[in-house]
This record gives sequence, C-alpha cells and structure tokens, in this order.
Amino acid sequence: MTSSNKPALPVIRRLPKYYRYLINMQQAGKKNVSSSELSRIMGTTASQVRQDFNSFGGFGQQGIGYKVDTLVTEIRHLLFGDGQPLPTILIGAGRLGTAVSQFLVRDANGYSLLAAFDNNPELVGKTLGGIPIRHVDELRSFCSQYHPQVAVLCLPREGATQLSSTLVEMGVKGFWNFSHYDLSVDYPQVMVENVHLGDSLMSLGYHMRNL
Amino acid sequence: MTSSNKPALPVIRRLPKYYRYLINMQQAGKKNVSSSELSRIMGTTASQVRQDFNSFGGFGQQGIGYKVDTLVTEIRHLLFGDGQPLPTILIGAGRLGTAVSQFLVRDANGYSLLAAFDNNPELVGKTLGGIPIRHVDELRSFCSQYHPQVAVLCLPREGATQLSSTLVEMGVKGFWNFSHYDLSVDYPQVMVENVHLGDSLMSLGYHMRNL
DNA sequence: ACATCTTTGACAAACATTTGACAAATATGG
DNA sequence: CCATATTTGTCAAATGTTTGTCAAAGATGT
Repeated sequence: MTSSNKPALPVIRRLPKYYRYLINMQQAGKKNVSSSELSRIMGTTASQVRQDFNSFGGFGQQGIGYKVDTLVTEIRHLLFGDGQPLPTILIGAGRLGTAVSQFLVRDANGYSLLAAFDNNPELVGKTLGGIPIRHVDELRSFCSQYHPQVAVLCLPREGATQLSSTLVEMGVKGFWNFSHYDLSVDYPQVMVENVHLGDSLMSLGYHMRNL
Repeated sequence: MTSSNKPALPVIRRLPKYYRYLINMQQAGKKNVSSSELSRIMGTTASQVRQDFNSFGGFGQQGIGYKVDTLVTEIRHLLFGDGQPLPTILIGAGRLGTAVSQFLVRDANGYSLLAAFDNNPELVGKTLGGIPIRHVDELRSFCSQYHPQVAVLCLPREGATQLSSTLVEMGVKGFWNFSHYDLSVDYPQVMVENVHLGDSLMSLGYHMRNL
C-alpha cells in the first residue's frame, strides 16, 4: 500500500541529490535502478532509499528495481510541481549577482528570470546574460506589472530587510537570500531560503581540524 | 560537570549561525545573553540552546546567562582551531570563481587565499582582488612549494574529478566544491564540502508549492 | 515447470535528536 | 536578610530518523 503522507523533511532534502543522479542515469540510457545501486552512489543504505521512495508513493518492481524514468518524473513533479516555472527577479547585479543569475539561467530548472535590479546607475541598462538590469526605483512598477513570485537577493546586508518588506507587499512569495544575514519575514505564506556560503566553509574547516 | 564529548553533527551545523548572531551582539556591546533570548533569535527552543552549549563545555551562569565573549571565543575555537588560517587555492577564475574568491577574501574567516588558477590564457596574469591568476599547468609546482591545504573548485564538471586526484596527491586535505557534481574522494583524511546551489533552490521551490 | 536469485515494501528495532521539567545557583528588590 | 525572579545544567520523556530483517513478487536459467 502506498503511503500518501507528505515526505519528511530529511527526505525532501535528499530529493535534489537523487534527482541529479537519476538525470545522469537517464542521459546515460539506463532504464532501471535498484535501491542498493542507488544507495552505493548516494552513500547511504538501500533501506533508506526504499523508505524514501515509499514515502512519496510506492513504485518500483520486485526483482527489477525502479524505473529511472518514473523516478525522474515523480521527483521532478515533487520539486517543480506542474512544470510552470516560477517568475523570478534578481536584486543586486554585482559579482555575486552575476554568478547567481548565470546559474539560474543556465543550470537551474523551474525558475524563469524576468529581470535584474541594481541601484548602481553604471549597471542599469546593461544586461546580465540577456536579462536587462533595471534601477531599483522601477521595482514597484515592475512588480505590479509582472508579478514575480521569487526574489533572489544578492545585495549587501543593509538593503535587504527593507527591500524584502516591499517585495512581500508586492506579492513575492519566496526569497533566495544571499545577503550575509538571516532574512526572516513574518508572513507565514512567504518562504525564505537563506544561503550562507560561510556556513559550509566553517563546517569544512571544523571537519578538517577535527577528523 | 562539563561534558567533553565532541558535539553532535546537528550541533556543529548550528554553530555558524550561533556565531553570526553572537558576533552581532558582541559588536553591539552586549555582554550577556540567555538561552531563551538566543532561542528566540535563532528560531529554536531555549532547551536546545542550553544543550548545544553544554555539548562543548558548560559555561554560562545561573541567574545571568552566558557571556557573549566566552561563547564567541569558544565557538571560534571550535570552528577555526588555533586561528592559523588554512592556506587555500582557488581553481576556476570565471564568474563563479570571481564571486567566491571575493567572498573568501572579504567575508570568510580562517582561510588565506594564496592563488587562483585557470586554464584560460586570457585570464592568466590578471588578478582576482589582489590574488594572481596562474595557469593550471603551474599547479603542481605551486603546490610543492606552498602546500595549500584547501582547494576551492569553481570549474565545470569535466575537469573536477581528475584535478581533485592530482590535488589530493599534492597534499590538499579539503575541498570546497562548486562544480555541479558530487565530488567524492576515497581518502578518509580528505574532507569534501559539496556546494549545490541548485539544491537549496529546489528546496525553496518545493516549499513554495507545498506550504 | 522448477529452483534460484534479485529486489521491493513493510515493519520493528536501534539510534539520534529535541523538548519539557525541575533542582540548584545567582541576582534583585524590598 | 529574606522572598522572588531568572537562568543554568541535567535528566528523562517524546519525537524523529535510520537501519536491519523478512515474506512475497517477479525475473532468470536450466
């Protein structure tokens, strides 16, 4: 019997990794994969793989394993919903913003980058890999017209708080925050993903010195 | 009695966040902080804060709370050891590499960036915020002379695997890997921190569509 | 058709983490 | 000096996650 509860948080955090490996397999023409094979690649146990997949619906055939295509489709659906990309804007077109926008356009699924904003007049009017850079003053009018749902924040700490309130007010539902500070908004309907490069670096340092 | 076991992994993952907030407090001149106050800021429970701090030594005074300075010192020691920065090199001086190097030099503690490498002759000879860009051909000779311990990989997938073997051979003990693929080395003494921007983005998307 | 091998799905046991509760220590105000 | 507030450290209970086990289903080779 297939469980129909929502997958637990640890499972969700593993989904992107499954997805990456499964896409690789799909591209390599692999049709089926067993939990034990996946577990070896993922560095976990076969038991966990099976339990993970069962938490969002039991496909997989005894004696054969799981169909790569089915898994890809299912996980893609979980991660990206109906496939409608989320309209996204980027704020802060400095070095980090440039790198992030490139990533968004070239390597990320499920998001469509509509525009970038900066308050530096020298940048305004240029493009970021095809995306026009506008002045932040145009933010409100842009939002009322195009209703972006996701905002990527690549600006210094100072600007971020104030700007995020404005954006929430304008209907933004998700933040991907690269500012060096923890953005937290009080509206329960708004999701924030704080990216702290420093955290993973500190983690690396800790493990290097203690393992 | 102060426990002297190593802190559990979840605790370690929280340390950078504690550290950030505590540094803020220190700069604001705050002397003491209670577990409940910290828990409110961190979004957890006071109980967890106390248990976390106890896992790496019980300081903190009943009736008062914890001394901010002591906490900062202790956590810094855990994260950065004796304060000796880890000699670091960066490979791949493209957009991402540029942004990451900037971050490393300006915003990260505990690492000193010695050099950057790229295979694009147009970049070689230029600098990355004061750090010279060299050709990857010089990598081996550079390593034998300067013995970097950490390598930051900002290059496309293809190059990464082969390069990492060379680097391990040359004595690199830690990788901060931004390639879009999971680097895994077989030497137990070598730490790898894979940074997948895409994962946090997929996570955001999932939560936006399912919450 | 049969025996054997592979593999899933389910469940329970083992393990890990978080939370709640409370005694003991310190501070504060009268 | 005493009563009351705060706050830690610790322990046990509650909760959450991972792992091991095994019957049943399907595949494979003879």
